[in-house]
Amino acid sequence: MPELPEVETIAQRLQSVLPGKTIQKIAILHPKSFQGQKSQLAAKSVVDISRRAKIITISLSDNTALLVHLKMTGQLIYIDDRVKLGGGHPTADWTRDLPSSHTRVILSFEDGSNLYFNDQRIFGWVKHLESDALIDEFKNYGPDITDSGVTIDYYFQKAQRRSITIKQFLLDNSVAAGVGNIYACDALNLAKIHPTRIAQTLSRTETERLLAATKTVIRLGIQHGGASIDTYVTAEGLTGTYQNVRRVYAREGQPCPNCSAHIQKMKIAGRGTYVCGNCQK
DNA sequence: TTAACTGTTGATAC
DNA sequence: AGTATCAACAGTTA
Repeated sequence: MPELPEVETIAQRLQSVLPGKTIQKIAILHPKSFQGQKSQLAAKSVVDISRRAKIITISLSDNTALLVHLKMTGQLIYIDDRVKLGGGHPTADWTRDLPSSHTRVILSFEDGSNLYFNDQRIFGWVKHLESDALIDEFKNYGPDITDSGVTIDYYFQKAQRRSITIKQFLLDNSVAAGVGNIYACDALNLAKIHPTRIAQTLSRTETERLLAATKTVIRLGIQHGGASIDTYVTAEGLTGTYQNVRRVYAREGQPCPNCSAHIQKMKIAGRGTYVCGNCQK
């Protein structure tokens, strides 16, 4: 489940390898995974890679851009076979099997390297957009949760108007973008706040604690290269390590990192939610 | 075998 | 406007 830390990890890696490369062709293996005209991409070169919310933007030399959303099961894996010939590159062995049955789009560069977009469930997408269409793409997002603009004043004011649970509020990307189910559950545990609390009932102090906790777990996720709990891998095809330090997500029955009580699983708005009923109030 | 479940986000209905 | 529900899917689990 790629959230901000997972997408950021991939974007940082791509930024270190893709700029300057020229696209040779794009192969569409599944039509629903790509929006745009594939014929318009050849000979364009990559200028820059960035991440906003959970979307990766690959800016091209003609001022257009490729946008990628991984949704739940998307992967973006970059393979440069020439490096293997030199020996010792740590690309995981299974990436040799690409394209796989889940590969939906392949972006090939003139130097022979390839970027594979894999997506088991076909919810994710790659879009080729003109520059003026980019603004529209991001209009429904609040600032990234990591942005300094997400202050306690901003966050508390937003929460005060909402009658949804605090868990749903955390997941609302129009308030602050980038938080998904894993980091929402972990942030609530770190802040010792119960996910079923109604957003507007949290005190300013509690809201401040939760906001700080959310920024902390998101930062920790980035430091660990993301959470490989389900299908997520880095752009090198490797697993992240946040799953090894996660607090409650998918740890039903195991001890709470705060108080050692058993972690419980419940449903909030149809989403699996992990909580310690002992210390989260 | 079949049904439920998994999670992101835009569309839809209220 | 804010909230709730559903659809888009394929693969895994019950």
